[in-house]
Amino acid sequence: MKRNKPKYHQIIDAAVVTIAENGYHQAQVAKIAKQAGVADGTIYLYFKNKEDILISLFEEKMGSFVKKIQEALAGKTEAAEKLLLLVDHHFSILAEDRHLAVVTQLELRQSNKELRLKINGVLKDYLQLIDEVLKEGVEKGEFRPSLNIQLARQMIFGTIDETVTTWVMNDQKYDLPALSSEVGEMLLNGFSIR
Amino acid sequence: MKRNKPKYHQIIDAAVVTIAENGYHQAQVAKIAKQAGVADGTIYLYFKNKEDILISLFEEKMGSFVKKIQEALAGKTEAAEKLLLLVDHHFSILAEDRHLAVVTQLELRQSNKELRLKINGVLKDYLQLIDEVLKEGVEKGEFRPSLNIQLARQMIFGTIDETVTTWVMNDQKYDLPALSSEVGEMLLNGFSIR
Amino acid sequence: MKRNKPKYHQIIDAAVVTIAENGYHQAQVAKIAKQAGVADGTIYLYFKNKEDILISLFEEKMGSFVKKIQEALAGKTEAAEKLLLLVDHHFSILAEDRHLAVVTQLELRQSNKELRLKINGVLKDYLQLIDEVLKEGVEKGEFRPSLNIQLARQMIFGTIDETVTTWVMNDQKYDLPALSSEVGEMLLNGFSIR
Amino acid sequence: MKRNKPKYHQIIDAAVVTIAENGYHQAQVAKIAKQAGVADGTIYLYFKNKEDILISLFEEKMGSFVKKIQEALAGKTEAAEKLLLLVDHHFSILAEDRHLAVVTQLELRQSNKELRLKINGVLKDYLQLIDEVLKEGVEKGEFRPSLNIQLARQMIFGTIDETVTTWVMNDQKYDLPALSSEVGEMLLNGFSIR
DNA sequence: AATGAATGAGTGTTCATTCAT
DNA sequence: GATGAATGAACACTCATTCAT
Repeated sequence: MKRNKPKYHQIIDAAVVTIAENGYHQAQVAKIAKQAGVADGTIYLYFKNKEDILISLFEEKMGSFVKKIQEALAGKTEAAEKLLLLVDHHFSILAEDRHLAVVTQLELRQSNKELRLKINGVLKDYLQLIDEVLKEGVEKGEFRPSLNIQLARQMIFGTIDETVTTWVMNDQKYDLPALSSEVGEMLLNGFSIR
Repeated sequence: MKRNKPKYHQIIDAAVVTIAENGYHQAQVAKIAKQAGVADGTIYLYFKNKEDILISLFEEKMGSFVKKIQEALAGKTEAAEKLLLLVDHHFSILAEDRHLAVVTQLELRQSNKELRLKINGVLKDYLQLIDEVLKEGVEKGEFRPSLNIQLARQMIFGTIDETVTTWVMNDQKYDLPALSSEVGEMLLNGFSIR
Repeated sequence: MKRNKPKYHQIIDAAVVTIAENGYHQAQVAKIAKQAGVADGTIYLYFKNKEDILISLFEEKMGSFVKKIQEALAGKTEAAEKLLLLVDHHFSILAEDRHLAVVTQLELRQSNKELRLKINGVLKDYLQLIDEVLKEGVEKGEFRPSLNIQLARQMIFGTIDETVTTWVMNDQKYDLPALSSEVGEMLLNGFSIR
Repeated sequence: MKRNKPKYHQIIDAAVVTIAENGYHQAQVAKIAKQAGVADGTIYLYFKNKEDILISLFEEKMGSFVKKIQEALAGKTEAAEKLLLLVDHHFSILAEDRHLAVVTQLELRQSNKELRLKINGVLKDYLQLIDEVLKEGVEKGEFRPSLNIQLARQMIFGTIDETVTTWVMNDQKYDLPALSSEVGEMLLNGFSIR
C-alpha cells in the first residue's frame, strides 16, 4: 500500500505548500517534485497522475478533518452542542493550518468540474456527519420536526464555507474561531422550535 | 460605446453558452467566436482579451441580476419580506437561465485567482444590497439589535449559493424556486427576535 | 497617375514618421493610416499592399536623394572633387532628415529579403552614379588604371553606409557632415595613383 | 553547462540551416526543431526562447570567427600584413560556410532592433580587434599619425561587409576570397603614409 | 473617392507524462 | 525504486487586406 510509504505523504504535503504558495495554476508537477525533494518521475510511482495527487490530498486532509470533528462530538448528547462544536472545530482546524485553508477554500476550486465532482465525493462523509446531527436534533425535539434536512445542511455548510472563504480572501487577518459561537447561534436559531 | 453594439452582447451570450456546454477550460476563443457567428478577430474589436470577455459577462449578467432584485424589493416595507423576495428571485432568475446557472456556479469559479478577485468586485453590489436589508431589519426592530451584519450576510449568501450549487450539481433536476420560502424562513429565524 | 495626388505623398510621409517613431515591426498599416489622417482602406486606393508603400517610400526619397547629389556634382570637372561632394551631400541630406535616416539605416533593413532586393533595385541609380565618377577618375588619370570599379564602389558605399549607420545607432549625437572630408580623403587615398 | 551538451550545438546548427534555407521570418521554432531532430519542447531545455537561439547562434559563430582571425594574426608583426590577413580570413571563413554567410549578411538583419543591439554587442570584439590593428599601425609608423581610428574601422568593416553582402546577394557565384588582396590593398592605401 | 468593421491564417511556449538508464 | 531528459499537443492574439456602404 502506497499510503504507508513516507514519500506518499511527503509528496502530498509538498503539494499543499506548493499550491498555497504559488496558486493552483502555477503548481506544476515539477515544482511539487522539487518541493518534495524527489524527481519528477517519482511522483508517478505514487500517483496515477496530477489529478490523483489533488484528490489524494483532499482525501487525506479531509479524512483527518472529519475524524477530528467526529472525535470532538463523541460523547456529547445535545444536537445543539454538537453543532456549535462542529462549527468551532471547523474554524479552528483551518485557522491552524493556513496553507490548507488557502488550498481548500481558494486554490482547489480552480480545478475542473470533473475533479470537483470527485472532491465532492470526499466531502460526503462530512455532509453526512452534519445530517446526522440534524436528524438527531429533530428526533430529540431540539429542532423543528418539519426541518428539511438537506436544506438545513446546505445552510450550515454554505454558511461555514462562505465565512471561511471570506476570511481567507481577507488574508486571514482576523480571528476566525472567535466567530464560531455567533455563527453557530445564528444557525441554531434557524432550526430551533420557537 | 461598444456595450451598445449588438455584437457585444452576441459575443457575451455566445460565451455563456460555450462555457456552459464545454466547460471553462474547453471554451477557447475560437469556439466562442464560432458560437457567436463572428470571426476570431472580431472578438478583439469588442474585448481587450479573453479575460475581458469573462469579466464583462459577469458584469452584464450580474448587473441585470442585481437590478432585477432591486426592482423586486422596491416598495416593500418589511425587511423580512425583502429577504424572502431576494431569495426567491435569486433562485428564480438562475432557474430560468440554466446556462447562466452552470457558468456562475461551476465554471467561472475555475478561473484564476486574479479573475475571481475581479468577479468578487462585481459581486459587491449584491452583497451591499443584502447588507442594506439586514441593517433596515435591525433598525426597524425586525431583527436582533445585536446582529453581526457581516456574518449574517455571509450566512445568507453562503446558504443561497450552496443551495444553488447543489441544485446545479444535481443537474438542476428539482424545482429550485420551490425551496425559496423554506430557505428564507430558516434564514429569518436565524436573525429574528425570539 | 497616383503619384500626383496629394494623398500619395501624405501616406508616404506618414509611413516615414510612423516607422521612425515606432520601428518597422510596430508600423502597422492602421497606424500609418491614422498618422496620414485617412482610413485604413484608403491606403489601398494608392498602394497595392504594405510592401508597395515601403518600396514607393524608398523610391521617392532615394530618387530625390540621387537627384540632389547629381545636381551637386554637375559642372564639376575632377572626379576627386565629385567624390568628396558625394560623401558630403550623402551625410548632409541624412543629417537634415533624422526620421529618414532612422528609416533607411535601421528600420527598413528589417524588411524581408524580397523587399530588400527591390530596395536594392532602387539603389542601383545611386550605385551607377558612383560607378560613373570612378570610371571618369580612371579615364582622366586621377585614379589607378587598375582600379576594380565594382570593388571600389563597394568600398565607397560600404564605408559611407557603415559611417551613417554607426551615427544613427549612436542616436545621431555627433556632427556627421563634419566627418565627410576625412572619410572622403581616406577613400580617395585608396584609389589614387601613388 | 548547456553549452557543452551536444544538443545545444545541434540546435544552433539546425537554426543556421533553417534560417538560410527558409529565411528569417519563415524559420519557426517547429521547423528548427525538426531540422535538429528534436521535439519542439526540447529547444526550451537549452534556450530561454527563440531570440535566445539567435543570439547564441551569433555568439557561437562570431566567437569562433573572431578566434580564428585572432589566431591568424598572432605572430605577425606588421599591421599592414595583419589587415590583409584579416580581410582574407573574413572572406574565406564566410566563403566556406555558405549557410552562415546568408544568415549573418541577410537574414539576421531582419531581426528587430532589440535583437540587433544584442548582436552588435557580440560584434564589439571584432571591431576592437580591428581597432587594435589600426592603433598598432599608427604607433609603428605604418599608418598616418592623423588617422581617425573610428572612421578607419568603419571604413574597413563597412567595405568588408558590403563586399560580402553583395557577394551573397549575387548568390555567391564568384570567388570571394580571390578579392581579398585587392580590397585589402585599397584599404591600406587609404591609411598609408604617402 | 473614402470609409472602417470584419476577416482568419499563423506561431512561440508550457507542462503533464513517459521511459531508458 | 529512482531519475530527469525528452516529448508534443494545444491556444490566445495580431494585423494586412477586403468590401458593403
